[in-house]
Parts: sequence; structure tokens; C-alpha cells
Amino acid sequence: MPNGGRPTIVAIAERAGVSIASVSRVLNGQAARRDTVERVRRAADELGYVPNAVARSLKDGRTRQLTFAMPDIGNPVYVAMVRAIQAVAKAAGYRLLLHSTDAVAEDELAVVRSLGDRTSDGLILCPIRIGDGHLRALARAAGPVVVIGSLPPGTPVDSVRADSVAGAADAVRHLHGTGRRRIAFVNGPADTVPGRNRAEGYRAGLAACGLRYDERLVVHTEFGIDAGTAAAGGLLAARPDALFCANDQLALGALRALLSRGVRVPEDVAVAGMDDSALAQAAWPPLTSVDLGSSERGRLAARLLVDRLAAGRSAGARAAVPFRSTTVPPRLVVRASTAPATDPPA
Amino acid sequence: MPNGGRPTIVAIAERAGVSIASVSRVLNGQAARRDTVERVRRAADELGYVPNAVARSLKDGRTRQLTFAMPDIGNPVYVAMVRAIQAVAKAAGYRLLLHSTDAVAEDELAVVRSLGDRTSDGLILCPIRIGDGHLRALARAAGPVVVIGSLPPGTPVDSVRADSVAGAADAVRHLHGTGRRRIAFVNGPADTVPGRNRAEGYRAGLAACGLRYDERLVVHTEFGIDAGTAAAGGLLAARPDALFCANDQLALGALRALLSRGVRVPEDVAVAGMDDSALAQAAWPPLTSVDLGSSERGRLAARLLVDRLAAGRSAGARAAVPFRSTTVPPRLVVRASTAPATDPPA
DNA sequence: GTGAAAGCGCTAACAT
DNA sequence: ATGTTAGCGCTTTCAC
Repeated sequence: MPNGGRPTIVAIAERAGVSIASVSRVLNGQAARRDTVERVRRAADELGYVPNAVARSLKDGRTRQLTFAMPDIGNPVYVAMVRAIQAVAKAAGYRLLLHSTDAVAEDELAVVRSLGDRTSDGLILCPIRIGDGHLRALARAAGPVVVIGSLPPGTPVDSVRADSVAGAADAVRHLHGTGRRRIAFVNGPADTVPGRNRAEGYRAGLAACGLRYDERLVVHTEFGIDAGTAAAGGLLAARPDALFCANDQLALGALRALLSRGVRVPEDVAVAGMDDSALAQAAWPPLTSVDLGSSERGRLAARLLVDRLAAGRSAGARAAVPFRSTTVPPRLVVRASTAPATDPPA
Repeated sequence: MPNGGRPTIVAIAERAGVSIASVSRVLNGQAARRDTVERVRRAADELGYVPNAVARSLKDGRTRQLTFAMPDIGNPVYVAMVRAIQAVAKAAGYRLLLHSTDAVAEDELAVVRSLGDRTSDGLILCPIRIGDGHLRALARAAGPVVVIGSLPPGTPVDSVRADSVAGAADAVRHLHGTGRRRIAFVNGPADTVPGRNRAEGYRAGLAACGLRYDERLVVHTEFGIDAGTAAAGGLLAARPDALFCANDQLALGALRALLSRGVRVPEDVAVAGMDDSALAQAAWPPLTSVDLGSSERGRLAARLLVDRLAAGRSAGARAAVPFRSTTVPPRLVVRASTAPATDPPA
């Protein structure tokens, strides 16, 4: 039995002694005789009727569902995005379908392609690696997509990006300003967009301070707490007086590595992270971090998607709305982990 | 236009010169003449055909979607559950729809009721307060529900629960075993099921150790990092030598409160949490915590749901399978935050 | 092996 | 104001 024995408008129509069309009208708030309205309402109530959303979707071609595909549901940054997207989606009458892709490209592509099955009306995609496969898939997506991340110009989707280059440079300059001279860098994978951008920002920051790039002070690893611990441990041999980490998880891991070795933070080594996630405030000492506007990016992406969906519905020509790309500026949040060292650096 | 101009089986049928029935058969891997198979496959490829999941759902009454409704997507415990559920769901051919209810009862009820709209085939619900409204909604749910949490016996749903009473008692006994005598308790809200259970376990633990219950050592607050910081700060006046916190977020907050005041952990005050989430390992010092089997509960809940769905499909009588309730045992994970004090307690 | 046709539950012309 | 009917895209009898 295709339907689990649930009442449909047919059952209501019979019970109320009217046609299914009248039932549909009443239930959708259209004009009808007072008497009819009442009988239908009562019948629906008594039967515990709930409209079948699938049938409605088939009829009008929309599911009122949005999909958000992120690399890692365990990262507070994406949690912040989810919250922001959720709020916008809910307000616009959409449910949110979440997908954790583990940053697997094949998974991300599958999500884009699955727009074709009409399970959701639109997609917000947050990839950390963007290859030709992505660009091709995006170009032929069966529905509107908003990408959170950096895309080559001309890609036919809306996008929202963080300016992590500027953010990383800010952090380095800040560390330099507190008297640090050997600023080490714990970065994520070099083949990711965030990884590349942060590396660029780090170098720019060093240059702006007149500091030399020293590859012994730089390490690439995965984004993650344990990775941060391991990387920071290894970096200590190079005697840094500051650790700039490409995200808060790495910074938290680094913090643990330092404290467990009796290294004082910030007296001996300053630590700064990126994302300004919940972790940054929760840590001890509280972590200086570059806010890359995760919530804001989520909010904007959702708005972009919802707006495009609304445009498409009324005008018919969705692509007629030009594609937009917004950049959210970074903001350095200074906390105790980068207080100036009392002793001058060695 | 209800369909965004996407190809349907009709288009494929025309192109391949066969009927839509043949297209459907070929696409579903049923027997057909070699020639037919090829023509259909090719046509589908050329058109970039993707089956419309909505239409399929309407036809066979299933969406292949599962819903997980949790109180707070920011809590690592639920993230762990999501991961476990996701894995089972994916393996069984279901997508996962995530809902963050913020522990608002009305939201939770809405989710249960929305099973009626056939948007998903089943629901995993993780409420922290359970009232009459919940029980009534569960009793008339339009589809299978699995609850992660404690339910009155006889409620017509499958359920998986943690034994947080035993877990809390374990933690208290452990702290006592390391020489602590003034064991304070930072609990969540008293009107939640977890809050009540942990309080009960705390008292049981004290009793087992021959310790007296002292209300000055107990505080109730919200579950959350900042709440933990505030609560721990207040508790210090009562001169505890250990802080047992009802979850890791509270413990992390408490840790921050202690360290910021120069209180040494574990030398002056030991700290223990519950859930053994990622936070416990990330903290410094690493946090002793009671593993309540979040992943395991998620996994079991998903299994229960998937199994019931499978049973219903073949047998027809889904409720014929008796409702099951499983309890996952707690496991104390000892880390540095509760190492024995070198000095005897004052 | 293949096609015609019914029907899943709903909405929206269109007719009355 | 209300009823009849077509149709959204698909699967599945039932004939041939």
C-alpha cells in the first residue's frame, strides 16, 4: 500500500459530502460557502488529516527544501553557517537538508548532480577544493546553487567568500605588533582553497612587517585538533615566539601541545587562530582569532538562494538575474592568547 | 512550468522510439531486448536524465529520507550522533534530514506531526524534556519514531537510552577514589530528563562513598560553556576539591573559570565531565569524562528505525514488530583532569 | 519483450 | 460557489 492508510482529500470529501476540489480550496483558504468551509474543516480535523507534501511537490514542482552541503559537521564554523542558513530558510518557508561531505570531491559532485532529482529546490555548497569537475558540474546544475568559497569569475552561480588572505595578514601584523618576530604558521592542506589563501595572507603579512619567510616555521597538515597538536609539537624545535594557526581547531590543538610541554601562552609563545568559532572563546587562555564571518556568510548565501528562487518563480527566467558574488571582510578578535610578551623575544 | 524543463521518461521514450514503460523497465534494470536497453540508455545519457525522486515517492509511498531532530546542533554529542546515524542511513539507502529544535517542545512536537506530510519515512527524536504533549504526539505519529532518551514504559515507539544515573555515580566514586571529599556538582536544568538522572546519579554516588549531600555544592544552570564558567565561579566560595559537571561543555566552561582564577587543575580542584565528546580530549588538561555512548546510541537508533522500516515494507504490519528499548552502558574515561591531588584535601 | 493505461494525492483550469 | 477533469513523473499490472 503506497500510502500508510493515511486520510487523503478523497476521504475528507466523502465525509463532508463535497468534491475534492472544494476540499482543496477550503484547505488552501480560498473562498467558499460558510457551511462548506465548516464541514470540510471538521472532517479534516476528525480524520487527523495532514497534506501529503510529496503530492503537492509533484504538482507544483517545488519541494520547499534547501540543501546545505558542508565538508565537516564537526567543525564549529559550519555549525555557525548551518544556524544562520536555517534561520533564513525557515523564515522563507523552506526546510533544510544537511549533507556532510567530508570534503570528498566525489561526494560534493554527487550532491550537485542530485539537484536533478528534484529533492530540493536549491543548494548551498561549501567545498574546500575546487577542480574542473566542480566547475563542470556547477555549470550544468539542474537548479540554483550558491557556493560559499572562492570561484573563478564567470562561474554561473552566486557565491559568497571570506577574505582569508587579508585576515591572515591581519593576524600576522597583530602578532608582529605585540613584539613577536618568529611567527610560525600551522596551515591546512596546501591543495585546498582556504589553505592556499591563508598561505598567501601569511606571506603578505610577513612582508608588510619586514619579516623574512622561513620555511622551517611553516607546516602543512589536515584541519583538525589532533593535527594541530602534532604540528605544533614539531614546530617547537624551530623556536617560534608565536604560532599562527589556519583555523581554531588547529589552534586549540596547538595550545594543548604547548601547555603540555610547559610552554607558557602567551608569555613564551603567542597563539592565534582563525574563524573565531565557539572554541576560541572556550579555550584557556582565550584565543585570539580572525573572525571570517561564518554566520554572515551563511546568512548571505541563504538570502542569495532564497531570492533567486523567488525570482525564478515569478519571472520564469531564473538565470535572468545576474550572478552575484559577495565578499565578507575579516575582523581580528584579540584575546589573551596573544598578549604582548613581558620579556623581549630571545 | 512545474518541471524546470528537465527531461522525463517521455522525452527518453520518444528519442529511443519505445514506450515509457520500456524506459522505466530498462532504467530499473529489468529484462529487455539488448537493442532496447541500449537505445534507452543512450537517450537517457544524451538528455542528461535524472529520475524525479518526488514522482517516485508519490508512486511508492516512500521518500527514502529519514529525519533526525536534536536539541542543539552545536553540541558535539549530537554531532557524534549525526555521524553515526548518517552512516547507517546511507548504507540503507536513506538520506538524512537534520532538524535543530533548540529543545523547544513545540518544535519537537511539530517535527513529530510533520511525519504526516510524508516528507520522510521515519524519525529519530532526541528530546531533553518529555511531557504529556510528547507522549500524545508519539502515540499518534504517522510513521515510525525512535526516541533517544528515557520514556515511560508502554510508549509505542522504539527507544535507546543512556544510563546517565550509573555514569554520574561512577564519576563521583572515581573522584572519591582519588582522594576528593568536597565534590561539587554543576548540573543542567532540573526539569530535563538528563538533568534529573544526573542528579540522581550524583546523590547515589555520594551515598556509595559515604559522603553527605550538601546543597551548597550543587548548582543548576543551562547546558553550555558559558553557563559552566559562571556556575563554577560561584561554586568556588564553597571550597570544593572536585567539580563534577553534567556535560563536557559545562566542564570546559568550568575549567576556564578555574584556570582564569589561578586555581590549578587537578592539583587544587579536579574536574570531570560527561559525554566524552571531542571537547574532552581537546581541553588542557585533558578532561576525565563519562562516555555515554553517543555514537553508539545514534547507531542503534538508526538501526532500529531502518529495521522497522524494512519490516513494514515486507510484512505490511509495521506495529507487529514489538517495540524495543535498549540501554547503552556508560564508561568512565580517566584523563589528567582528575589525577589524584598530591596534597591531602584540607 | 513491449505497450496501453491506471493511479499515487494534489492543484488548477474549466464548466456549470 | 462547486464539481469534473486533466495532469505533475513515475511504476506496475495487464494484454498482446
